[in-house]
Amino acid sequence: MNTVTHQGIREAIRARIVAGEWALGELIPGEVELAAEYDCSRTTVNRALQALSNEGIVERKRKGGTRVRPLPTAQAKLRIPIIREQIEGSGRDYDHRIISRKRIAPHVRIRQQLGIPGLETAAYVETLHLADNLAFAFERRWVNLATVPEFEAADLKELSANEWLVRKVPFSRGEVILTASAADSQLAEMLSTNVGEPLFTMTRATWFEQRPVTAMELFHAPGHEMSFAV
Amino acid sequence: MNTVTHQGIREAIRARIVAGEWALGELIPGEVELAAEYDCSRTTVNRALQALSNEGIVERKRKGGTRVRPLPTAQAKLRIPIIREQIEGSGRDYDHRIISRKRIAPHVRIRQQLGIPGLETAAYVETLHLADNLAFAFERRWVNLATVPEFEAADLKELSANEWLVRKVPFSRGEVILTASAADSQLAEMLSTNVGEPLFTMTRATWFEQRPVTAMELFHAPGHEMSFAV
DNA sequence: GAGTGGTCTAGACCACGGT
DNA sequence: CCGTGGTCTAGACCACTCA
Repeated sequence: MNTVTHQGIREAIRARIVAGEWALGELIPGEVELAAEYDCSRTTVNRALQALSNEGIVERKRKGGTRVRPLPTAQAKLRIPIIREQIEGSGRDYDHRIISRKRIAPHVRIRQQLGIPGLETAAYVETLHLADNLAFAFERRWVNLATVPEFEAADLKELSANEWLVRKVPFSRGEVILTASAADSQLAEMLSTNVGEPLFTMTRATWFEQRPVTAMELFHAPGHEMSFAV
Repeated sequence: MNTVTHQGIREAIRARIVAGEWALGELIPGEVELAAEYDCSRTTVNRALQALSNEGIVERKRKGGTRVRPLPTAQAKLRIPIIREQIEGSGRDYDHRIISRKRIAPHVRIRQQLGIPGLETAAYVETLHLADNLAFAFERRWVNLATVPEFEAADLKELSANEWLVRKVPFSRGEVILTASAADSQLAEMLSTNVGEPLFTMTRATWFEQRPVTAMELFHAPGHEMSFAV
């Protein structure tokens, strides 16, 4: 294999930036120059610089050249796994219980987020997710039956609503909101804690090609953390 | 310009996957075949498929071919902006107040996260961040003076500790933890709320080349949300 | 062993955007 | 205008991994 790889060049240039060879906002050499320096083709340098641009380390402009970003923004790829995988991935046993299942219209906030103007038929499911038989998170979910009518007949004992939907509508796009909320009486009971306790909360709305699919509120047990590297 | 671009092919293949042309986990045609189909070079198809692989839409293995991911994981690029930019970006005025500035050792939890074994000299700063003169977030920060001795003399009136450090150590790597915590008496006073109120909290530890730089806890005012698209 | 993805190269043309 | 990045191509070799 060639000893000069785009990854190698990318890391070499990153190291030079980190070392402070160029100041914040300063222009770095052009692709042809770097290609000569590393004795490789311009294509390879181009790939390396595009990767750094994606990471937000440098900014590139035609004719303007490539410069170190003036104020780098910390960023990370955040993965939102299926709850079962998240729990099993940490070596615990996953289980879930359907607490309630009805047909009621979503409340205003949910309708707004989903972009549903009036009252559409929606299935409502409450699920308690367990890790090693301890409460892990409580989920309130609305499913738009106009988009996914089959959901009404779905067996949620084996597959949670979450997983059922992922298999049914795998590539839906969504919006996620993270916040902290206080436990109401139902949440306190479900998560074995006290009313008012701070809960790390994730709200998600998903669409499949403009059509609302589902919205959910996921309340994690007290002390839950979400961590990632930047 | 050529009408066949790697982006175009990427979106075309994505559309075929979303449309369900291949089942979850199923093998899709090889690069040569797709190149013939789209009448372009294999290099171009390769780029398109690598992008989809990065997104987690497909999985690729040498000899094994490319297949649709069995259970796609929702993922998003999460950007953690400088607080001032975050506030100004939403059209509000940013300001900050230094509430306290001392030299005290970080508490155990912070030392563990930073990987500092004993008690190292650290500067401690409390900052209240304001948006349109309303409390936005309260920050408790430790700065390792062994790594950044200049911090002790830094003027934090113009530049917040956050921003000062970003300029001084621009490309540090870090670990971020998101959680919900209850307001203690100081937080309640600072954020004009009640003790016990749920606060969306971000903890960050950053290093520059193995050396601990800083750790901070950022408590957002009640109701704060962090949203992003998936 | 053989098929598939991973990558490099050299050359080419184009698009954007300062001068 | 013209320099810089963005992209495509055709061919080549390599590395991994399944059969």
